[in-house]
Amino acid sequence: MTGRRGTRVTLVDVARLAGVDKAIVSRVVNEDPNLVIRPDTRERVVEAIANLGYRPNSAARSLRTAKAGTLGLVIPDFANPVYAEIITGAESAALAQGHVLVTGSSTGDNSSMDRYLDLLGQGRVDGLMLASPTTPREQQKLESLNLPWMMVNRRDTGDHHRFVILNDAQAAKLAVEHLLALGHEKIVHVAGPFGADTARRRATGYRQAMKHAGLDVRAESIARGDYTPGGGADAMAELLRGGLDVATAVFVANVAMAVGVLDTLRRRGLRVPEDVSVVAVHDLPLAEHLVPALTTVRMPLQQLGARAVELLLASSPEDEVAEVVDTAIELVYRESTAPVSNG
Amino acid sequence: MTGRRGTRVTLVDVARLAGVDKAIVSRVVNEDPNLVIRPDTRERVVEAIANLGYRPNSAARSLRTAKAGTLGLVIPDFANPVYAEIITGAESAALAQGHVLVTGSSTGDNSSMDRYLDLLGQGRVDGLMLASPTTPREQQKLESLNLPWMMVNRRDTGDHHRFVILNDAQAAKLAVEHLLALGHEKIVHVAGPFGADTARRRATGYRQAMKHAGLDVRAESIARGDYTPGGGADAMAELLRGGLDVATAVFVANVAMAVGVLDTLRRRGLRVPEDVSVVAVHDLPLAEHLVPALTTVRMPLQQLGARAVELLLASSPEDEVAEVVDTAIELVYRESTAPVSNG
DNA sequence: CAAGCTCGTTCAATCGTTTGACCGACAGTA
DNA sequence: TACTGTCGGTCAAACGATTGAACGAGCTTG
Repeated sequence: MTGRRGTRVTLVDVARLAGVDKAIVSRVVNEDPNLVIRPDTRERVVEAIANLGYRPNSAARSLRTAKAGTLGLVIPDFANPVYAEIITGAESAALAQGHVLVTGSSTGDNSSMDRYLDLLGQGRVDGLMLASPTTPREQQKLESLNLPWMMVNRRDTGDHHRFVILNDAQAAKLAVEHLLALGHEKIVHVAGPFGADTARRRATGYRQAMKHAGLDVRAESIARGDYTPGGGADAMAELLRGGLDVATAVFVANVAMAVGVLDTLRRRGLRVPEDVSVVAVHDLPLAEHLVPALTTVRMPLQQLGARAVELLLASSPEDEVAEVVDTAIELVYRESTAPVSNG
Repeated sequence: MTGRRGTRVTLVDVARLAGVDKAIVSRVVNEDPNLVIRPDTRERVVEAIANLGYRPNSAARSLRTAKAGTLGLVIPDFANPVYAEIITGAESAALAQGHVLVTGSSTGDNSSMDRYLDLLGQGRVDGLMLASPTTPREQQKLESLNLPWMMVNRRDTGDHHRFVILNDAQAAKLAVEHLLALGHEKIVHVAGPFGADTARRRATGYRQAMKHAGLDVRAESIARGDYTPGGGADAMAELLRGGLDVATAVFVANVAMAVGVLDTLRRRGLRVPEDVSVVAVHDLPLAEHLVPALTTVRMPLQQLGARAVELLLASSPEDEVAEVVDTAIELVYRESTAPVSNG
């Protein structure tokens, strides 16, 4: 009950109070299955632990077992809600397996990724998940840490295949099919940056879905943005220059760019959804508060994070890991899409 | 250069290769100021470290020094951009002091806070920052961990004063003064929940600023929401019932509620800013993409996080810490506020 | 030349747990 | 009686780094 402040309580203290060897205490604490012990002895130990408020010292434990009980996750930016979702999923999966999640951002100076690799590469984590872009040099360093690691939501990995991604092509397909079902045929695409493989997969999915519907995709039907509102606005402007007047719907690669797309359309006097329908990937809280509320494709980002943790904990550094999560990808129909107008 | 995969490199390995005792290596690694060593010896050691790719084992180090090199931060929700900012600030401050930040969310089941206190209370962190609401029982548990800890952005602490908060009253004052300068006099307030002390401080600031301007605040001029868009929408509806027709401006306690406020106003056919001006606290990225772009008061959330880390590292568990961060609080004038109309 | 000092380095205890090896007591068996 | 097994524990060696103390060699000083 007391838990004496100011003094660290150790195994020996507990052992002394219970009148047994510290080995017993350790085995009781860890619920060692092949420990044979008399019920009353166990009782004494348990009581002593409670009385002293004993908590195992994790440093000592880590030292002995060579396990940290910790996983690392590196993301580009905490302010990006996409990563917030991934973190949330990863955190609860980690917790469920008795691990603590350390999340770091590699924002700003590009040295901070390095910094993290240094700080984390000292037995501080049992595995590492990377949702940030990584240079080949960083991947090399990563290899030298002798840790299980994997990419999350990207697969630009070197020799090994170690990644979990979402089925972006499927998401694109759902979006395009939604537009098709509404009668649209002139559908253009605001794609993400070349560098991001999520963007490439979504663009591919768009092409495939269009092709499958017997519609052709010209080069001018796709404009590239950088996944930010500004980039989306510019890309939309580019599409308009190219003659969007014949297009009635836009498939946008993410919600952030959709914000810019809506802006550009409004500025040009085009009404959404009366004149143009807009659908984007990722169902973030933001989407439903835009004007008009954005139709989106919900992506299982939390599951992505959770799955990354599970795979990481189940694999050794040499294993190849490649998985595509595609459960629960679905269209969320809001106000920004509508049947094609007969104008 | 090589860094032999598969084998842990320890101090002894380095010492052997350099032909010195491991004590020397340790002192070189830690840049022990009172180490006297011949330049060539040091050279040999440094080389050996590089050749073997040695990295100190953090568990062993922690065990010996009784320092984890880690700080904990518990927030309610990763998806809330307010906390994203706090994390970002805290992270970089922690990194600057050679510490790793472990951020956990206490979302969902209310047992997860407990879970974290258990996991972190084993010498895993050197200090703890709490941005989540905590029950008295949790605070008690916290005390028993014998760790430096503090509340961030809230001050509902028990006996001790251990918190860093922002100058919310000042923020409210800026917002109200902005409205006053635009000629508004009938200014109402959508406040946050009673439970949140940030909400109380903002409400107080609103009252004071009004009083100072010689304007009176009636009970019907304030409605309470729960810091979410839905809550904001309801609160705004309540104010309208109370007869907003005579009010020309709304001061909203946070951006999330402002989203709902804008919604309600639009639904009632009130134009912003022509009929009603709206200003909210917190300058989140979202604000500038709303329609109309929201006028806000920028709060130094990153500095709040950074300051929390600094104070935490500089204090012992018994110290009282109470600080109000009020640098860089400023008004960001966008489209949702305008001079009062003469209608 | 003995005593003392400085320089450069080595020794060894310690942090708190985990875990394989070992051991005494007692019961059952031949 | 001697032997073999279980039961219930104890012992002690790691894990890898830190750090105060000790130590030998060489130099200075009186």
